[in-house]
Amino acid sequence: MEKVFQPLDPLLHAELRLAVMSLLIADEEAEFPYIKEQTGATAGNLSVQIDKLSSAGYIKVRKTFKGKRPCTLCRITANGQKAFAAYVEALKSYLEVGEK
Amino acid sequence: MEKVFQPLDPLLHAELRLAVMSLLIADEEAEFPYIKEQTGATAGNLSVQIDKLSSAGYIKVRKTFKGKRPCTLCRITANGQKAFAAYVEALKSYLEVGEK
DNA sequence: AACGTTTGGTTTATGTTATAAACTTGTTTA
DNA sequence: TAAACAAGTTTATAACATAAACCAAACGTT
Repeated sequence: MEKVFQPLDPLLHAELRLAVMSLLIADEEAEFPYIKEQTGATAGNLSVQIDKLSSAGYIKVRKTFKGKRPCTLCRITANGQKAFAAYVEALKSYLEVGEK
Repeated sequence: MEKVFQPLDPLLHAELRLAVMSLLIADEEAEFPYIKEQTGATAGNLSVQIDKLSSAGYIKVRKTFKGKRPCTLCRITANGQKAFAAYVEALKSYLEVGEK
């Protein structure tokens, strides 16, 4: 049996972005500080990576307020969910030890 | 339940190197041109990535001859196998949708 | 009420990394 | 013997991840 490696979506194949998506797959929507805390990322790094996910349409960012403080909400999109599922599927071609 | 993301070994978290390791997990030893063909990588890229895996002690490279032609053999090491297993384990913290 | 501190981020700079392009060395084939 | 091919290596470039520096508003303190 031929082993075929499926290409890995470079947008998802990055530790922090993958972590963010993983959180949003589980929770659907989350606030910036929560994501920051859960991932252990710096705010700057997180901000950049969220931008990329947002530009790709994998997540949707909503700026609101919580009382008087700004509050950035991130929500995964349908496309994001699809992309994540496809990424997981593609990964399997690398991880499953191919049987004869 | 708290979600904790385990760090991903940067040496393995790279498409081509992961593919190489995946092949060697399955076959243990393989020739350079075979790996090249299976992964679809360019020779240059493959050469560089094999060097890195070799420097890390994840694989062992043996230069021999096949008739008169040079032949580069790659074999996974025990450390490489361990690292691969650990990487797969770490990945799970990103892929498994954490249950409450 | 003014001053420092904290919160919630964004922008910019830097160092790494992946990758391809160009090159080398030797072998086969016409 | 000259051209084409095989098997890689070295070098250059472009993208990327990440942290450091920065900014603005709100809060707490004196």
